Amino acid sequence: MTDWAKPSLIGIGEMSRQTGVGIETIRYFEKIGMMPAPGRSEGGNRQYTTVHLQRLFFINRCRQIGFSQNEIKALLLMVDAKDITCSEVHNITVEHIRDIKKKIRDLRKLEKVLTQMANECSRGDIPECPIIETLFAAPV
Amino acid sequence: MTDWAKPSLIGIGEMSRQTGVGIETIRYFEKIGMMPAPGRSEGGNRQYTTVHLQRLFFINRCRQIGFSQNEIKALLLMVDAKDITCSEVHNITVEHIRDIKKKIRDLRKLEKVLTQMANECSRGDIPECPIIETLFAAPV
DNA sequence: TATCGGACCTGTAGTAACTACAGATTCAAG
DNA sequence: CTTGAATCTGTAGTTACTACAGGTCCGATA
Repeated sequence: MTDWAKPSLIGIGEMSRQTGVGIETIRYFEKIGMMPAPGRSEGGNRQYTTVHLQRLFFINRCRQIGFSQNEIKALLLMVDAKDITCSEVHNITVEHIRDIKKKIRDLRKLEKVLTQMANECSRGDIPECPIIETLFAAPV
Repeated sequence: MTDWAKPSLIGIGEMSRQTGVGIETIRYFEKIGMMPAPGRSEGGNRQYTTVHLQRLFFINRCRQIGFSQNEIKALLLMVDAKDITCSEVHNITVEHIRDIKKKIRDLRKLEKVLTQMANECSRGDIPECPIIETLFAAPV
């Protein structure tokens, strides 16, 4: 058998280097069924193809965008089924945007409370601390 | 022994009702050393005092404000040691504010990317989805 | 006083989304 | 053929809880 006939195979380390996803994490994605199990060498090492690489890029991109594993799985199912209806993808995305907006709102509220607390503080070496006092007070 | 001499004791259910912290969570706080172990009844049920109640309020308030367990422990150490120097508390708070600001920045960036993605989408029932295509593209 | 339902007990396992080992095996270069 | 780097499997740890399972206790009623 000649070498030039084989598709070029990619080791897990190279996958990691190219995508920036840790080796352990790649194996973890396989375990939870997000990445398909690749072929193996005679000794048992994973041998990926460019298809796997594409998928890992996709997954990683989804992660960066903050999709949860469940959301990513839903997107992958559609990709795999080649039954991508744009409106479904759109729904997932819009819902995700809503979540993010809520998180931002909550965090801003927090920031306000904390900043107020910090501003009331004299920063001195005294044992009376308005921050602690605030924390002992009733909930927001 | 007469009843009116005893301090009023609080069961774990009442603690939970008053603070809104779940019973399992209260026991968990005890396990990780955040709440001191209370006295027990003859049968072994936990009996709290108002001191415990205060502390649980404090912890819960810190949680709502988004302090991590480590941060809460640090604050409690200072409270316990009665060695509260305002500047230390101030530091913890300011650092927390910085974290929150960063989170808000990151989320806003995400929101922008996602909104752009969603806007490019026709919502149709077609198999070509610009969102999926974007996800297959290079990272941010 | 017996009983009955709800409150409470301990201890373990599960959640999300990985990360970090330990200890063995395989690969590739010299 | 040797050696060191890369990979392998499998388990445990992370954060901050939550959810059981299978018991025991408490307090009010009959």
